[in-house]
Amino acid sequence: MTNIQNIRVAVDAIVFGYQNNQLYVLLIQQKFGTEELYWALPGGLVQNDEALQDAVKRELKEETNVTVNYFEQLFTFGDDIKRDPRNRVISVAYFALVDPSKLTIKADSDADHAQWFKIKEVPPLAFDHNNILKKAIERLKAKLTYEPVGFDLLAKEFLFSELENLYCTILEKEIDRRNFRKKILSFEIIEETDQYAPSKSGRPAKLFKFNKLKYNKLTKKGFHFEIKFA
Amino acid sequence: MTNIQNIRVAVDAIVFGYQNNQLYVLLIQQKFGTEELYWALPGGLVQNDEALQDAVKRELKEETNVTVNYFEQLFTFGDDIKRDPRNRVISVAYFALVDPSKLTIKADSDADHAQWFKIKEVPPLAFDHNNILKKAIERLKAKLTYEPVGFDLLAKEFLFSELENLYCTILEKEIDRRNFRKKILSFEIIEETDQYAPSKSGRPAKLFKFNKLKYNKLTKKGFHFEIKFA
DNA sequence: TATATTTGTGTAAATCTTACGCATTTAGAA
DNA sequence: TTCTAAATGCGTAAGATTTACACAAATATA
Repeated sequence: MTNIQNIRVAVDAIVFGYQNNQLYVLLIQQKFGTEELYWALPGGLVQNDEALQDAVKRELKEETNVTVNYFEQLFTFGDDIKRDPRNRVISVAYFALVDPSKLTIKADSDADHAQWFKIKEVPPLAFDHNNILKKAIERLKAKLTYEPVGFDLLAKEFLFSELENLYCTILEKEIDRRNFRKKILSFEIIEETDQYAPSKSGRPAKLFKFNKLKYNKLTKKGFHFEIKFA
Repeated sequence: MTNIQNIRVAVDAIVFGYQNNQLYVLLIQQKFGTEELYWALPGGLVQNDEALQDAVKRELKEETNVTVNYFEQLFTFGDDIKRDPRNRVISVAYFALVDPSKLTIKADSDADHAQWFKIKEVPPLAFDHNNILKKAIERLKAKLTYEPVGFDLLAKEFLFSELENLYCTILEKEIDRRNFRKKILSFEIIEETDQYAPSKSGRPAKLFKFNKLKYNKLTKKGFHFEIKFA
């Protein structure tokens, strides 16, 4: 009855990026078993005196040289006892959104094996990582509609069309450009800058930026961000 | 560097019930340390060959003699290294909703120490369990607004006024009775029965029941349950 | 028989969403 | 230089939803 527990605790990171109308996820190449090479989510075992949050940040930094401030806990995968065929391992998955400046990986001893993949071109991953990724995408889609997380995936200053395309691409839906703009502007959480973006063709577009402070204030007053689509 | 990992994995159950316009949570009395007695959430260590889901169900059954079919994963608590002062323990918390028939605890050797508490009268709990409970309540509130989970807390056949009071009580908001009824009925996921409830005073009320099958069908077609309040 | 109490239904005004049209500003082709 | 294509920015009318209320119906009890 008083069997000693022998379960390992791991963390995995799903880090999303966005560029050129494409959603990306950060993967690492991992040796699994003797010879087979698999792509996998960054992650690893938690240390005894380490908060789960800190463990993800550390592993991500070690394996990809990418630093992320905010991770949100996604889900803990531990129902499948053989999800890692070597040992019983449960994994607490975290996801993060990074802006385009982080999409080029800085050279590093370990980071050589890290790479950004277009979400539609993700190969079969190690363990149950395809499954974890799927859940993360679902969460991202949901969050886009009820929290202003799209801005986390864009540069500080962005075009309205970029924001609009981000929603279209990730949610895989058509959006009426004019109604979308009106809706977002009505929230009064983004501001015009006096900058214009260099345009390849067509009328030059204003750059906007997200006012997080104002968003937080409004939220305290009961404001709720929400974008719905037909 | 290759330190052996020494982290225990536990599960905790937050089980909610509802009766007489009151939200209840199921707690157990737990010996902690040498003499102090604390109330705590049901739960315990996961076995080596046991799915997390199965672990919660088992612990709940063992400690309270309550059986629950569906648990939803709430959150994994593992950032505070000293949340259990004896060992490093991370806990995967699950929550469940039960109907009023389960609110009377069946006598059992271990279940003697189990008890339903009104949510407003929960004492200081062991470990970080007050914190876990807080998070569970937040989730319940959120879910009430975007999924038809209220019905899980009511008997199979219920009065409209019961449903309405459930929303008022748990969300701590006022609702316009007539608009609420209209809104819920417009979803076409609940049905009149030909039963009437015994009334103490006033016009007798029809009993309704939730048509889960129809809800599932509608959901597949893109229907989305949602109740908002001014 | 009158009163208190709770249920059941309706409707008008206000707000929000949806579906569009069109002028504006630029780059590049003719 | 002028014309065209491409993208931005703004507006408006019709439709749908939400909100705020009022009143009739059915019962138990005094």
